[in-house]
Amino acid sequence: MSEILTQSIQDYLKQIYDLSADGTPASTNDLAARLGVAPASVTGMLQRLSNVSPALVVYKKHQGATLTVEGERAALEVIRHHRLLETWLVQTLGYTWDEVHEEACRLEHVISEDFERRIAAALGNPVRDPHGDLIPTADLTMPNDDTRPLASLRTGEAGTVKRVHGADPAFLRHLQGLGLVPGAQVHVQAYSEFDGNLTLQVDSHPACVVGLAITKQVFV
Amino acid sequence: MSEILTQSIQDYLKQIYDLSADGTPASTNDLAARLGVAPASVTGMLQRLSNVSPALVVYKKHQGATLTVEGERAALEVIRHHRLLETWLVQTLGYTWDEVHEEACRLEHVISEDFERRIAAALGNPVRDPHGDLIPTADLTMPNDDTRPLASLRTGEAGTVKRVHGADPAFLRHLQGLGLVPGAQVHVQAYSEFDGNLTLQVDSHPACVVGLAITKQVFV
DNA sequence: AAATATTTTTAGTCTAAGCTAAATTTTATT
DNA sequence: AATAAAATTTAGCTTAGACTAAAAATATTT
Repeated sequence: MSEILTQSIQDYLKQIYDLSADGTPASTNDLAARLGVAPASVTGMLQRLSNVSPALVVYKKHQGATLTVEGERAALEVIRHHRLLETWLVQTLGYTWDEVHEEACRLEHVISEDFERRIAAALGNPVRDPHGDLIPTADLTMPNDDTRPLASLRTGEAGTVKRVHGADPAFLRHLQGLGLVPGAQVHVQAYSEFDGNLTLQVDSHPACVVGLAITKQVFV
Repeated sequence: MSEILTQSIQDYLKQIYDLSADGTPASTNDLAARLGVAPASVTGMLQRLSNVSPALVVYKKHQGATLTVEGERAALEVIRHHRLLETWLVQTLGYTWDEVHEEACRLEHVISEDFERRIAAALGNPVRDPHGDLIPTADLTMPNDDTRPLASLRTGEAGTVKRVHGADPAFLRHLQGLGLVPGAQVHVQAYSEFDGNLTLQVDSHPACVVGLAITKQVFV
């Protein structure tokens, strides 16, 4: 009852990693929504994953799930695959950053460690993927991120876009239209204290006013 | 009950295609051996595949299976994926021809049509993969092969190696040692009528004597 | 042509992973 | 604190795809 990490299990672990990143356990409902399955299915899987040996998740009834050390390693492995693949699809096959997610989601489960090493080497062991997300290292540790949300900047402050959160292609294309992509230089020209809107000068683009829905997803 | 071609089904179709290429239906036992499953499992799957609509295989009890037009299309799609992937792994990631098979076997089921188009274009729409096998075209027809086995050549005849049959890495490395790889120029210096051995001059390699086990698998 | 061997199929089980509907527990609201 | 709402779990069912053991069909040998 060990070592066979099905595609489905890998997906659960990846989402639990993500949802519990803030320290709070991942809830059944949130997992169900992310995975596109019924809540009852999640309960069943969490019970299984906490009973295999070694356990992959820590689960107590009605209290959600977190990952064990083994579970986290497995999650980081998949995440490393995913982010390396995204980087590589963009760099070698001309995918755009809004197109890569789906493809990487399918490939991440089937590539060999050899394949992983080859693309990592070919890309020069990149630190971030096309969205700016940090790529877990080969020994499966997640580098720590010292970025902060654009929403936390105030008038006069500036920064370089490091990371954009979210996988929705339409959202990503919108950001691209504003120039808000990793690497962009951003100057805050005004802050509206009531709605939290920021007026931004992004590189040499025309100035734009963006709301919290965007500034909370962009990190500098 | 249509259109969901699982990985397992794709594997069955691929093997049926291969085993029935000579015109005779693929037998239950041969399929079981190729797929690494029990014969009873094959029977079950053949029944299913012949009952879905549209049917993917033609199956009569005790008489093996052949593909329907739909089944063949599906098989060619997977085979195209496989062979494009092999070509591409060799050309862009430095895999050697004896290493690519396994990786391609896993990737072939998950790549999108978009991915297929991109690598085909990046490779310049190749006609053969690294083993010389023909790659089905984008409209899913298999080009016809005008090669013949090296075993059919006689003293004084010559040819260019076009294709090598077989996926066993050790076998492929052996052939590579002899220079018998796609593109090699071969001259038959002698034919032994009793054992079928050929004495070959391969490019500028030292002459070698090879048996039928090899000359039947190499095509010129 | 009968006997044996091989191949294939049937019948019945198992596991992973999902589902729905109903029951329960926790959280939020009066 | 009682009730309503939301979240979660249980129970029982379904499907794909495997398995084994036994039965049946086909092929081979004497």
